[in-house]
Amino acid sequence: MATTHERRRRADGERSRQKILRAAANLATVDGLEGLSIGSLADHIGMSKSGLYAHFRSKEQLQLETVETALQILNTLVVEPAEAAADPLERLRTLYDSFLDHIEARVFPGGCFFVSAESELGVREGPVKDRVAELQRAWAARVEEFVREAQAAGELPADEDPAQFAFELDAYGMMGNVGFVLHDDPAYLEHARAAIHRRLRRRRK
Amino acid sequence: MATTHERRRRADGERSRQKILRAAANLATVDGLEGLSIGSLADHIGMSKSGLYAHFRSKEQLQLETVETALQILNTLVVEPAEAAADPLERLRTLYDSFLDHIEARVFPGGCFFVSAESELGVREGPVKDRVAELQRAWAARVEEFVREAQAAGELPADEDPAQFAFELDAYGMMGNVGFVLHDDPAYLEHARAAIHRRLRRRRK
DNA sequence: GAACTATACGAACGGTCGTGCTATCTTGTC
DNA sequence: GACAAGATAGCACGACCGTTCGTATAGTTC
Repeated sequence: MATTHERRRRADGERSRQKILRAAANLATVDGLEGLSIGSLADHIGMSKSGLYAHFRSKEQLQLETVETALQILNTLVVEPAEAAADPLERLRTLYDSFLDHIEARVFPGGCFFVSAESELGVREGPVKDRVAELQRAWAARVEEFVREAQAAGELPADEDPAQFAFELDAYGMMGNVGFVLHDDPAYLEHARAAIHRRLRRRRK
Repeated sequence: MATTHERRRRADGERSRQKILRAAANLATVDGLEGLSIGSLADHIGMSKSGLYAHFRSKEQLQLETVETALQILNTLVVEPAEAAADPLERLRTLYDSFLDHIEARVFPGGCFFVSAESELGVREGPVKDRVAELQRAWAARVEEFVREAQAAGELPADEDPAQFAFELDAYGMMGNVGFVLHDDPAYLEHARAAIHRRLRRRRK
């Protein structure tokens, strides 16, 4: 049977992998996933280029694993707290509050990893772009589902189109992120919070 | 006196410059302003690398002139039609309609030039980033001014904060752009149009 | 047509890119 | 404590990067 022979990893190797990928996720929000270079990444964490490279089969593989690392961070910091919330509307509030908080806290130096990646890869081709696009769709679908649940619970107006509503919430978050990073000014995040909270007021209709 | 000796240009040189800068603006929305390479740009328009380079003192100079070229295109296609509109509210509608139209028409292959540039340069330093940030501020200030005028004319609710209102309009435009480019799906532009037109309804309060 | 010079080219510079190969450490297993 | 294998470093490769140079061509002015 052609089971792909997975080599087992040593503890120190796993530690290095994590360090590499975490640094890669950070640098990617500054220089882009494509602009990320193996050499500068190696310098940045004090490893040799070849030593670092040995962990991955190619730069594309590094990029793919970097995306997964960033996803994991987003899930831990933003999605999981939201899913722990009691009712549907509170889930939405927590989701975007956590999102904007993790930007303000500069978890990634260049703002939301996925906003950076989406803008950069928008018109490119290949598995990295495909994965990023897939994750964006999944995020939007989750928000839309939350909206639907909040409507079912009578917490949001039933006459709002959930996809449209989700689009607008995401728009506030993205604009807040880009403005904050570009001008280094939290006022943009405040605008985003204000817009989101206004839309997420309980049952106005 | 240390007047910088400005060389006068020949007609064919000016034609080449325009061709270079227009192509550069296009490529920059795909590969980014930094990812733009002199060599591939030269190939793309059938010139030699050195011949192309002779038009600019440095890559940074090329980037700066590329930004100005893109600005001129945006002004012609989006801003000027809006300023020709009769009343303030119509100015806003025309501004964003033209904006979304120029994205859908793929005037730039990677969507709005400035959304790309803002995302890419957000956390960088240097004159190119400074110029892009300045232009973003100017755009937002213009929108805010249009909102104020529409309020003064009684066409928009007077209790809306103009800066907040402008932020939200821009958010819809940006999200529409990124979604459209990433998924190659006009539905995102439709969401943006719907959101903008809903906010730009005449005098609801 | 002559003189001038903007324009364009080919070649080459030092550097960095992603990617291999090989040797030398280091860790975990028996 | 020997041994297999993973982890890391050193070195080299071809390609491309931005940039500079010398030189040939072609538009402009007299």
